[in-house]
Amino acid sequence: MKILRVALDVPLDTLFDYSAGNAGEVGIGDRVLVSFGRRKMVGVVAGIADHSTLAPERIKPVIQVFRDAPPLSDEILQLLQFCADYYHHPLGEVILNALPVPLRQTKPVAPAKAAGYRLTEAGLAIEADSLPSRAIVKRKLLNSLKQAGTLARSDIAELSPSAPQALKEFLALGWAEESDEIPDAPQPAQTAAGSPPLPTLTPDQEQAVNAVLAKLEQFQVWLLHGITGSGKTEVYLRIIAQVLQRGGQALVLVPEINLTPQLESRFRARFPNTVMVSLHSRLAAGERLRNWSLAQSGRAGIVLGTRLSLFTPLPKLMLIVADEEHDSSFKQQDGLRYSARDMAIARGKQAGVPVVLGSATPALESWHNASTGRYQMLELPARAVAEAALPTIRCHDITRANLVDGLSEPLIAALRVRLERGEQSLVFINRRGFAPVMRCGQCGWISTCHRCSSRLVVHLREKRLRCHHCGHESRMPHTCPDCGNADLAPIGLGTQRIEETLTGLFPAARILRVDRDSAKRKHALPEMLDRIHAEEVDIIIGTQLMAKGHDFKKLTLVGVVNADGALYSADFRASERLFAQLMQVAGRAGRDALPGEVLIQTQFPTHPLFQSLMRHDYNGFAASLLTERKQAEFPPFCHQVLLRAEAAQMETALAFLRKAKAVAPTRFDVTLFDPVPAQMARLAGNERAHLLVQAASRGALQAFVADWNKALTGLDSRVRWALDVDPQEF
DNA sequence: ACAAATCAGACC
DNA sequence: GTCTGATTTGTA
Repeated sequence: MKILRVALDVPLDTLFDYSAGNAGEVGIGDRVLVSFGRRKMVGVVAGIADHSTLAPERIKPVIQVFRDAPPLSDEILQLLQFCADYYHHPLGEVILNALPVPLRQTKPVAPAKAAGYRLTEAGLAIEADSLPSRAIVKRKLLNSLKQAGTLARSDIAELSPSAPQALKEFLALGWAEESDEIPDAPQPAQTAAGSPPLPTLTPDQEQAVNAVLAKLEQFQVWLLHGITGSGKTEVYLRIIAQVLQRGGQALVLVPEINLTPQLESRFRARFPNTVMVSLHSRLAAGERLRNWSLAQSGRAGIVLGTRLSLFTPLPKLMLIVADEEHDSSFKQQDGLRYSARDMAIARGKQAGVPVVLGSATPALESWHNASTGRYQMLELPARAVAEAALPTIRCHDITRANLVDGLSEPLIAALRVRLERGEQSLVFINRRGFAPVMRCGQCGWISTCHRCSSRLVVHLREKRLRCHHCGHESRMPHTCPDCGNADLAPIGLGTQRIEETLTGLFPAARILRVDRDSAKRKHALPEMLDRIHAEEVDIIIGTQLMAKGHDFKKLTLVGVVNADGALYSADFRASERLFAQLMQVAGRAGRDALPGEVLIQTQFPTHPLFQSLMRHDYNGFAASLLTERKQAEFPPFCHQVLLRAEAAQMETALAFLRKAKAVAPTRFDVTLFDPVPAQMARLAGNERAHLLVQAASRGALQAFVADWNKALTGLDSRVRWALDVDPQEF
């Protein structure tokens, strides 16, 4: 009998045996509907065997084999298997989570709608004038179809909100039919004359492009280390052009969806003949499925997406790019805690294709790998625009300075100069809200979240206190909840407060605050960016939303208001991240011909981090960090796994971890530390603790965790726990 | 004596 | 993870 080994979305590290029943042909990678317990679930056939270890009467037949989409390829299943093994996560969850939501549901998806529609003979014979004069939309639709031949569904929807309804009637009448001609096919005239000339490559860019192209058909990780404004994207574009010419597919990973629209339009402009799709979590389920299917069928030449797009089936994959590879959003922080950058490398190796990691401030791990020769380093040490020099970076000691609501005199003076010259400034502060905390001057009470070990941030305009970790909100109290005194004051700086201060200082200036609050509304962020590009803004107050990727020609000053928090943090990666962030934000200044200046307010101007930053010396800073890490035997000189535990009581979590340590297999080459409360010990009402495991050898650590994982199941049902391989946050 | 809370184990 | 049946614990 033929046994199907089915992967299901359950937290169990096993496959489930089903018989093929009368379902007909079934193969590996097919989606099947099965009954599991008393419910029905969608599974994926991960293996086929001719017998099962189970008694035959316990094996149920599959209910249905889905034929609505092609099966998952062996390649993608292998990648998912590798991922499940590496992160010690159940295979079924990994596979099912890689599918677009409609493919996880127990109903087959509707057959893919045609790319567009055209008129039939009958439809072409209809005169628009013969329609009732009130039928404006139908007339418009008829004429548009006559004119265009084939119209994409999105174009039809744009004609009028009721155009899709009119189309349905046309289809029913036999006037219109589905058409698979690519409706966005370029007009020949456009491609011949319309495309602008390619920018000339700098010698460094050319060298980078040629190096990758010379080894295009083999696995190799390239670290494209290019300073801000050095033209990394142009390097990607040139390599992708070759990939497309050879009929291949390119996967481009970016950290955040905020950055995709800009990159997307740049790619589209360069490759107007190529089907390009984006994939990220904000896409509607239907569109995500459509884009995923275009990738799976090989029709999409470019897939541009966030970390989740890493698992897209790409039959003709020829290149993977991970832009801003150091960015922490490549690491998923819940469920399957995978790093899309690391899995991209695994995928590149599996597919035998190059992987290009791009960054101005590579992750220390990547830089180390390039230094030791595992990766190939490609350096872009100069800005691509010839006249654009790197910005001057200065630190201003604020230990004894006179601050106007947190702003020093040199910064205010520098802002005034830009206003006079009609140039733009960015004031960078990585804290939204008015002030990070509210304090009672009488008894010292401070506003804390009752569900998290965090402070409630003052949002003055909304008159509310908010927890930025769990989302809890409360009204701003008029009197102290502890002592009843009315002497409450917001302490510290946030974007709203800086905005208020600057409005007071420069009443004539056009000031724009860009943070998650002001960008919450749909399309708000692109609209604000447009305004900055159109030079309708003089001073931008921005959080890290503003730090990355933007290219504003008139922006010549970046002021960093308060960056000291991360300097002496308990997290060993805090300074690496701060350096990257400051380098990124500094890179916003002086990208065109106008020289840029960066002013950092700090209490520690002599700190080595700032010294390296002022010299734009990533390599020097990375080298000194590496020396520290080597001495402390931290990553990349060791490998880590974190066992995270969460319970209602801290003691429950800690007790579980102590038990976990006790049941751990003993190995001389693996070190277990003591359980400790997490840095954010309380989050959304849960107490969190963890236990760190370290080893010099990745293989030893993997073998240890595989055994340990089994021993951990069922230790304490009150505790939610998870293994985090290569943890980034503690 | 009964119900609620907790636990262990299966789920194919 | 969800579900089930068994066992323990709580309460009148």
